[in-house]
Amino acid sequence: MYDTFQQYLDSKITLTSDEKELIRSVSILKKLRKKQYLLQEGDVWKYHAFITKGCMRTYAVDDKGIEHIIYFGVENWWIGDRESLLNQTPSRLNIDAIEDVEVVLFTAPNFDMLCAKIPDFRDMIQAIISKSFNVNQTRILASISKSAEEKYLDFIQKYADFAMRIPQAMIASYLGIKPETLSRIRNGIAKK
Amino acid sequence: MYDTFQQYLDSKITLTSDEKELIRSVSILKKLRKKQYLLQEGDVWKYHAFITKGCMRTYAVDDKGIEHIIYFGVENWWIGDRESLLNQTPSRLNIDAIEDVEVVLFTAPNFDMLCAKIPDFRDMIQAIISKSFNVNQTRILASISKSAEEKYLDFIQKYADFAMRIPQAMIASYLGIKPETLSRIRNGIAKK
DNA sequence: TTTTCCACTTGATGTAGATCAATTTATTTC
DNA sequence: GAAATAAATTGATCTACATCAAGTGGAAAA
Repeated sequence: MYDTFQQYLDSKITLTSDEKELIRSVSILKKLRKKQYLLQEGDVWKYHAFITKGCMRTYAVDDKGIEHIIYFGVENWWIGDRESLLNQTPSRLNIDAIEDVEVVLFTAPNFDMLCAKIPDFRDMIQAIISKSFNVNQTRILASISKSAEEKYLDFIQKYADFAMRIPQAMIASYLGIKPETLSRIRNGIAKK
Repeated sequence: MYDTFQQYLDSKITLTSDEKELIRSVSILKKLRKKQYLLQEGDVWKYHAFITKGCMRTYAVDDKGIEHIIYFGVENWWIGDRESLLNQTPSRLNIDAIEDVEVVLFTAPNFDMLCAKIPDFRDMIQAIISKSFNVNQTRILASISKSAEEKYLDFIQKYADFAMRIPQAMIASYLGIKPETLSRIRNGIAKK
């Protein structure tokens, strides 16, 4: 189960066996059943988390009780709430498992230690954050400039590898539309 | 004109006079008239930029020729295109001056040198990036969960210090709505 | 001053997507 | 494998926002 993470590391950076062992020694393995929470609103998030198996979602619940999905995450993705972690404030987000899930966790102090001791590790993380920043920016642009259908087509193209694993109601939530609307959009696309 | 940037630095971190001098020595001052570009689509962005005076916008132009404003920036804000800078690829964005503007520029190599030599400087930049990441995330959530009126009210509250300096048509673009709609929203709010 | 030009408003109408309600189709669960 | 539960579709109607078109007011230009 740690193996998936090790393979991920090997694909990104070259590490000595001491470094590998150091990383492994501070990792925490965790399994979650479908629908279980990794983070609940109000709790303070303490980790950096990497998904080795399964599919998760990060979402906020509004004052009407409606869930709004901000991110999905699958194998080889990092997830968490950077804001809560950084400021050590109660999170406004929930993270739970859409499928049975396995994750590798690192506490913030251990993670920072790894970044300090292994420059390549830090650079890898920096690169991921930068990329993630750009993805968010692109999504903001899409949100102010594209129709629901365009956003859906972008989504299934960009996330073709896991889009079919996600219930449509959740994709609709992520896109900011209603499940009925997504159903009609799909119907429209199919007829073309 | 550099003074505003120096005051900003002093408010954030403590530097030796050598460090201050080092930073100053690699800074580039630039003035722009209203409507002039700092970055044009297709060009590769080479700098880190800090606004010391005036107001700017970052926007993309879609295939119908419509401008979509992604960010505004005023005094004491950093601006640029991290994606283009990081990958050294042609930018998909434009940055221009909404008012006459003064900026402080740092080339990427010089900026990285400053980050390497002055850890506090690097930490300051990291903190800004983290904060900016969180702001983007909050904006994504708003885009999928809030009405146009709510987004407008959020905007004028969050950016109360400069919102009135920005033409309404540009605020509308930033919010992803039409100027006519924003006008009606404002009218509705005023009548309450 | 008068002309020109934007920024903004207002009205009439159109449309994408929401809402509500009823089925149908898949998945779980026992 | 039937019953129960959840996910997705479909139809009718409603609403927020867009579009198109005129008109107003205020600042810059001449």
